[in-house]
Amino acid sequence: MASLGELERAVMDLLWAGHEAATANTLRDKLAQSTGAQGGVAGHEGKELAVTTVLTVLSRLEKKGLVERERGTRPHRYQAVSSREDHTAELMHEVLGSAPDREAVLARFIGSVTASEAETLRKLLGHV
Amino acid sequence: MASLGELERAVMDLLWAGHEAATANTLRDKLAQSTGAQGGVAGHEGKELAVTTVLTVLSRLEKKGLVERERGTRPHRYQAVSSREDHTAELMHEVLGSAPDREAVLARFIGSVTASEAETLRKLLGHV
DNA sequence: CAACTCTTCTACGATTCGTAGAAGTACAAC
DNA sequence: GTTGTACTTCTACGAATCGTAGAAGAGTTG
Repeated sequence: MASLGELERAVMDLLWAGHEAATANTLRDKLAQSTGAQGGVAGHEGKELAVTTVLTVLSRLEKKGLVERERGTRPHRYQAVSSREDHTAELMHEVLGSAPDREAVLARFIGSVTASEAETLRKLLGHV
Repeated sequence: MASLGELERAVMDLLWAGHEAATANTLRDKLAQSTGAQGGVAGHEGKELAVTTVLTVLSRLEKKGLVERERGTRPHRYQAVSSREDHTAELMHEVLGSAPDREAVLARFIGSVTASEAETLRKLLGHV
């Protein structure tokens, strides 16, 4: 239902990474550091966003139900509503449910799963 | 990557439903009929779209790699590149891959699967 | 070639997202 | 309590996407 934008995604990643609730300022700093970090190219370190930008994104994420904030503390503290794993699993279910023949989809899905994932699944499904 | 709009989705549904290649005109007619059909409310039957509208959507879907057209025949005939099941399964993999810890996601995913789906999965995984 | 059909080009309004300034609000220190 | 300062909310704008479709171009048929 709600596909995230690039920045929204980045913010969620940060919130998911450090499970703690964070302030907008903290997040802005982390965003500046982690920009372009993945991979190794590592050139343009900081893209220092305005704090209001981060706040806007956080508000949108809150409206989407992905983030909740503690309004009590003065610098509001934001945290992800559910873990990345839960959220992703939920998304998978959403996708699965979008097709009429769920079982057929599962068949295709299993068909292209890695060996170790298949193993994991077997364990999870309780052998038999 | 590519989340479909409402109309785009409707068109894909039609292409997936009747596995045959269809012309823009055919699709427009089917769209008019199926509008509001799901559920049973059945009130405002036809929302007769302009053919160009359907063509635009088809072009966009083609660009997204979801649809391909036979350019040989004069009224071009359009068809889905992959079946709905394949497409959906692929999407699921995409979602799964978006998280770092795939196995953890699978665990959550399996946790909220229906009994019959679990059964299907067991069979598919070929119990060792 | 004329008439007709089909496709492509172009376009516009609505929505979403990145981005951020301006204005409002709460709290600390005096 | 008044003043600063830090934080939040409001408002806004440009780019991209999507629903929608007219105008113009191109191929087909007689």
